[in-house]
Amino acid sequence: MPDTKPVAEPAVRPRQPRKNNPEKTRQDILLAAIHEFAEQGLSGARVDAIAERTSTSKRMIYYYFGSKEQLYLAVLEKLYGDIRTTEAALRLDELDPQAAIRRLVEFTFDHHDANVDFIRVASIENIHHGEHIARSPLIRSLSKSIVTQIAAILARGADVGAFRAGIDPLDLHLLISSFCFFRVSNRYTFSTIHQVDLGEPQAKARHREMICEAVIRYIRA
Amino acid sequence: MPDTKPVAEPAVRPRQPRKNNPEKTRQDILLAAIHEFAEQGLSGARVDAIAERTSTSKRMIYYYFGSKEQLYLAVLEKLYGDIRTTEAALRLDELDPQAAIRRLVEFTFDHHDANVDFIRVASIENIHHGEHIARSPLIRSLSKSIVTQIAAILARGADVGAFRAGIDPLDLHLLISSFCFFRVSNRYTFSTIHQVDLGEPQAKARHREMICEAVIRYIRA
DNA sequence: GTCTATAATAAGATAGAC
DNA sequence: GTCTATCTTATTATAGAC
Repeated sequence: MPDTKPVAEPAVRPRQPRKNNPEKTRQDILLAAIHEFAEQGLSGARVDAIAERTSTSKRMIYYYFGSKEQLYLAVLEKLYGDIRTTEAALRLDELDPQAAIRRLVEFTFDHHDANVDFIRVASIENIHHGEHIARSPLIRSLSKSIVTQIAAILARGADVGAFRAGIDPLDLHLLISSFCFFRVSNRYTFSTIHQVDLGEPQAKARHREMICEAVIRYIRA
Repeated sequence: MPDTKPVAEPAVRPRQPRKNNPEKTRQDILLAAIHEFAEQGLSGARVDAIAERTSTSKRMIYYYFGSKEQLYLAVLEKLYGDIRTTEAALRLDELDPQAAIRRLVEFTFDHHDANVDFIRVASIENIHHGEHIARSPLIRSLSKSIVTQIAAILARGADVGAFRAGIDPLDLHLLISSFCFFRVSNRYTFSTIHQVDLGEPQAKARHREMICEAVIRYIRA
C-alpha cells in the first residue's frame, strides 16, 4: 500500500517545545498543585492531574519538587505565606481599639471567604495531623505577628477602659478564626443538612456582622 | 511422585471458621470503618486496612456494604445519627432560657471534644463537597430538632426580656458549632503554628467558658 | 530542562471453594 | 456467610532520548 502522506511536511512544529523558563514553570506547577490538592486532598490528588493543569509535564513536577509530598509542602507554605503577609500589613495600631478589632475581624472574614483553597488545604493538613506543617519553621515564624497585634489592641483597649482585662490574645484569635473558617470549611455539610445557602450575599453580610458583634460584646468592659 | 502427606491429618482445624453472626459482623466492620476513614480520609482509607481492623475479611466488606463508598456513607449516617440522638434528649425546655443556652453550648463543646472521629469525618465530607451526605435524607431529617430547640429557647428568652429579639436560631447554631468544631478539627495546625496544646485540661476549661460567655453576651438584651 | 514511554507497586473489586 | 487467592486497573516514580 502506497504512503498517502504528502511528500513535503509543512514547517509547522506539531508540538511547541516549551521555552526554558524555570521560575515560571515552577510557579505554574505550584498554582496547579494548589487547586488540585485543595480539590482532591493529599491522597486524592493525582500527579497526572496536576500535570494536566499546567502547560508542562509530569516529569517536570518530579524534577522541581522531588515528590508529591514535597510539592504539597510547598503548597502549604505558599498559602500560609499569603495570608500572614496581608495580615501583617493591616496597620491596626492606627485605629482606636474597638475599630481595630472590627477591622481585624472583617479582614479575617473576608480573607477566608475569598480564599477557599487556603481553607481546604488547612482542613486537609489537619486530617493529616499537621505532620507536614510541623516540618516548616517558615510557617511558624510567619504566624507570630497576628497574636502580637491582637495583644497590643487588647492592651490599649484595657488601658482606656473600653475592654475587659485578662482576655488572652490567642484565645481571641481562636474565637475569630473559628467562625470565619468553619463557615467556609463546613459550608457543604451545613448547607445540605439545614437547607440553607451559606454563600448567598445576605447570609454572608449577616454573618460578617454577627461575628464582629459577638467578638466586641465578648471583650467589652 | 508419591504423595508425601501423612495419611491421617490431625483433627485440629488450623483456622477457626467464624461463627455466623451477621449483625455483629456488620457492626464490627462499621466501627472499624469509622476509625479508618476518620484517620485516613476517603481516598486515603484502605479497604484492606479496614479488614485488618476487624476479625473478618475484606470479602465480607463487599458482601455487606457493596463498595467502599457505600461503606463510607454508612459511616456518615452512624456518626450523625449518634450526635443528633443525644442532642434531642437534652430536655432544654425544662431550664430557664439562659441556663438552657449554657447547657446546649456545654453539651456541644463536650460532645465535639469527645468525638474526634465525628469531627474528622465531617471535615472529610466537606472536602468532598458534601456529595455523599446530600444522598442521605436520613441525616437531614435527624437535624431539624436542634434548630427547633434553639428557636424555642430564644423565643422564651425574648419573651421574658432576657434576650434580644431578632436572633436567628440557625445563625446561633452556626456560631456555637463553629467554635466547638474548629477547636477540635484544626487542633493540629493551630497547636503547631502557635506552639500551644489545645488538648490540655486548662485550655479546654478556659475555652469551654469562653464560648458560653461569648454566646450569652451576644444574645443578652 | 523538557519530552515520551514504562517500570514497579498498590489497591479496589471479584472468583470460587466450603 | 465466610475464606483465600487473584484479576484488573490506576498511580507514583523513573529511565533515557534530545
